[in-house]
Amino acid sequence: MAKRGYHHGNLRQALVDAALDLIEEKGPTGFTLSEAAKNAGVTPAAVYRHFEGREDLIVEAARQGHEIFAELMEYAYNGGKPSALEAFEATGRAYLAFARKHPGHYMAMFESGISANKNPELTAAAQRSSAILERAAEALSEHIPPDKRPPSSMFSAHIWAMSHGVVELFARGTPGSRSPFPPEDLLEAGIGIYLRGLGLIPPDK
Amino acid sequence: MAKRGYHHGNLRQALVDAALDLIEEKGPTGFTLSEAAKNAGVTPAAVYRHFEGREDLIVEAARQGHEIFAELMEYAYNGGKPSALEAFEATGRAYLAFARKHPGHYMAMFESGISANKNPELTAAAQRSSAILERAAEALSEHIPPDKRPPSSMFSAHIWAMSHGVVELFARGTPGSRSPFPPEDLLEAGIGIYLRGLGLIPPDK
DNA sequence: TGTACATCAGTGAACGCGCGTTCACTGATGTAC
DNA sequence: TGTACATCAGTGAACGCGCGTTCACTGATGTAC
Repeated sequence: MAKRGYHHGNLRQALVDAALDLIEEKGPTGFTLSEAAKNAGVTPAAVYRHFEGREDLIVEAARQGHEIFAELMEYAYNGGKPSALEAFEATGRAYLAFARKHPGHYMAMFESGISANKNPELTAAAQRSSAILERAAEALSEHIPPDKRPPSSMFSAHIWAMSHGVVELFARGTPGSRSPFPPEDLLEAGIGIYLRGLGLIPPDK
Repeated sequence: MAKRGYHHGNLRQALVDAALDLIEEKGPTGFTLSEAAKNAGVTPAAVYRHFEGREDLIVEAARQGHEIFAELMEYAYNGGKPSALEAFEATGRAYLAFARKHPGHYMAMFESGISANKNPELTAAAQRSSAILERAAEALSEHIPPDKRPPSSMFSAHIWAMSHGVVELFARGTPGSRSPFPPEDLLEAGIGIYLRGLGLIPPDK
């Protein structure tokens, strides 16, 4: 329940929301401060009451994305229940679900070319979300014999990379690129094969 | 040996090269027709003697990228020699090598938001390069018992996705994102684990 | 070989546009008394 | 409750800018005779 503003009533968030819609529609670079302001029913100059400028608005959109993302991942991980393996798989699914459900956020986070270390709050939010996947990987890695255990940060990097690749190449409405499979199935199968390669799933299905 | 132009001497290619440099430097959307013209030592209007406009220039850059990419993949695949497995792994490495060596092309191809099906020549070039990875996957898939063999187009999609994800997340000079491992090692390890999951590599290293 | 002509790659000026940003302002809202 | 005042979110006009694109042109190059 944010306190109502003098005229608009929480313009700050309305601008972020408008920006997210535009980013989803036109990509992070097609996004325009002026248009976001217009869509929020406000003059471009009004934006400067709440943000330093165009980039700052994108940064805030990305930051909120990381918050939501972290929450979703945390929820999917569920403290490693019912098993490290299942929790890990759930985070993979959560990744894709997030990209699907919050395309504007996703684009602001991963496709806008923001320098993540420019804004400390953004950095913190990004680290928080990636930490969850790393924790899941670490818990999982304990089920592998230590002598043949690759570093756990490598798992999370692999899963992150495959998830991101699936999103970018097959889950996006890029015109002309037809997905051979539903992205969810594709990712789930890929992660399954990968975990089998780690010896975490019995070779026989 | 292109015939020399009247004044400039193969301005068309010079413009493509300038565009590639700019795309590499500033991203596909930071790229500007006017600046590309300037860097080629020519007036912006001259561009219209060779291209329909800004987008057409990007499309040509992407098309050339797909040609190079296809050649590289073809070379790496090497007709499936010495083995289907090794040839497949080589194409994975070639993917990353291409992204590293030709970042401008890579960005034009995969990050410019071009509608691939707008230009038939671009579509053809893109299909040619992706066909090679699919062929490699198909050859590999014959080494898996048919009853537990997933569709081969799924392999190539998985490898493609992981490769792309590694490039985007860990091989790019995105400021602030530190790569935990050399991208080459990361990808090679990931593909190795994946192929082990398919039963194509013995579980014991 | 020399001359007249045709071609057409690149010029330079101009255009309309929307952008991000600034600034002095205004007037609705909240507050003190 | 009513009045005077302070606050400050949003306005509207203006700016300089570089963009993509157009157009009539020019002058170097190639070609026919």
